Amino acid sequence: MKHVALSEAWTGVADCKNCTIRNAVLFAGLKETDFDALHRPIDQIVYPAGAQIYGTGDEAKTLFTVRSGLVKLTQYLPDGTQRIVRLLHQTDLFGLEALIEDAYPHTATALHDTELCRLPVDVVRDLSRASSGLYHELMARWHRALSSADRWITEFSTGSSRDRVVRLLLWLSEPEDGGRCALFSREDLGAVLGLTTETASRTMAELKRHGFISEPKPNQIVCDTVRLRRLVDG
Amino acid sequence: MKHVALSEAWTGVADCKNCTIRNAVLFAGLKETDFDALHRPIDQIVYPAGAQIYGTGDEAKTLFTVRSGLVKLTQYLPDGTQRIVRLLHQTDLFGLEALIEDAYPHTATALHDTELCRLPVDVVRDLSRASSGLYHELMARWHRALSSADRWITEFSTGSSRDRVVRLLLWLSEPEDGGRCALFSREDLGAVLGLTTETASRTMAELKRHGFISEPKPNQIVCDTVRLRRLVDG
DNA sequence: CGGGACTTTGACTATTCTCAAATTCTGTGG
DNA sequence: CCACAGAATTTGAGAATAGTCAAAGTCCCG
Repeated sequence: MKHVALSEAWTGVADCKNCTIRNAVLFAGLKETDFDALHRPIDQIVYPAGAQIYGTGDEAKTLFTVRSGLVKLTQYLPDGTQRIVRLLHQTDLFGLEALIEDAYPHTATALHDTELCRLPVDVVRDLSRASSGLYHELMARWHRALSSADRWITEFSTGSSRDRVVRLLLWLSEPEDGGRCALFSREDLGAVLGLTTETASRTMAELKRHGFISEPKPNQIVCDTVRLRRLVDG
Repeated sequence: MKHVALSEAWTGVADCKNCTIRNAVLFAGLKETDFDALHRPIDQIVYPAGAQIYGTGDEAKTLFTVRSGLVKLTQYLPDGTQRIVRLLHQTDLFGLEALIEDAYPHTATALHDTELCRLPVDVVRDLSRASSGLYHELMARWHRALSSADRWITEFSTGSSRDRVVRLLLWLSEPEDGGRCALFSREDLGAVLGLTTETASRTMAELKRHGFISEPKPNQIVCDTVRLRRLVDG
């Protein structure tokens, strides 16, 4: 993987009240008055594809919400093998570990150009003392994170390479663009699915040959979702 | 798998104040007065090995704490393939989904004879309104559950069958009994690791042949943890 | 003692990995 | 706009690994 400088671009203090994805994000349940109590700023920030957002062991003082783009969380085995353990996209919250622990347990990296909101963890703690609706929302986030972990195991770590790739493509296409989805490198594709880069590449080639998918531009995939689903639902 | 009748044995109302594992369980942070506010009963209950605790889609009204034994959470793919997505043992809390959802997303089954405490979910909700220490404890549970999901993916779903088996054996031996651990069926071993029963069996045989483990009684494993660790840490 | 459920083993097949070499893509500087 | 270098992807061939199907062998209980 080509090295990308750790770079970020601050794009201003977030205007949460008028956030376009607000009804899906963490503060969805907050009343106007609660917002006014937010004296600490929530930043918006942009990471280019490939940039590291935080590393394993970094001090955890911030929660992140994905406004756009795609983020991977990576974990390492002692022998250096790395495995992507989660993918986050729009409205997903990550770094929740900051609520509990001092250091992040993952390395977080932008896979596509990515816009994030940064919430200082103590802002959330302050709010929590007052608003118990936020607690419920937070709990729901934990729950969602855990559900995707389960799905990750059953769908992306089980079965043949073909089934795994197909399930991932279907998952990436879920946001409904008529089967269109933006993929990332074959290397990351392999790391998501526990396969080698070569197997990931071969499997994609095979799917193309049979007309299940096409790739008009590199990493722009168009899926025949109906036929793909038949492949794995059987 | 031999069919085990859905059976359970109620063993009385739990005496939480004097619980032997209390300092590790959910209510660790609660004050005496909070306990007195618990008017709804917390049951203790025993499940024999093989018994189902709840099934996918069952109405979720109860949280469970494991007092002893071992529990598996299973999830199914559309084609009927099943995958164990988590193992729970002493002090682990499961069924937290009940706080958020109406139905359980997993099937929970006892792998060994298992003692559980049942907490009605509304008891927890009532307490939460009063005590925000409980919220923190709950959050910590979510966090722990998610960390084990991550570990599951990196350690139990990655690498060769031998590495996966070894990592699981080391994990089971962690409670420190000089490398002793109680295993479950080869079928479940395979389902934990995403391997077939035969591969699980062959891998165990291989480890025995090389003297890394021995099995004095069926499913009672003694591990040479030092040498096993060398196998996977390299 | 017998039968059912698990486990082990064997032989064969299929899949995936490894290592290596070609090919394509991308961004930069001339 | 083109040439080129570095990176990523694709493809190939052979080796290693895991899966499949079938047949013993064990264990456990009644």
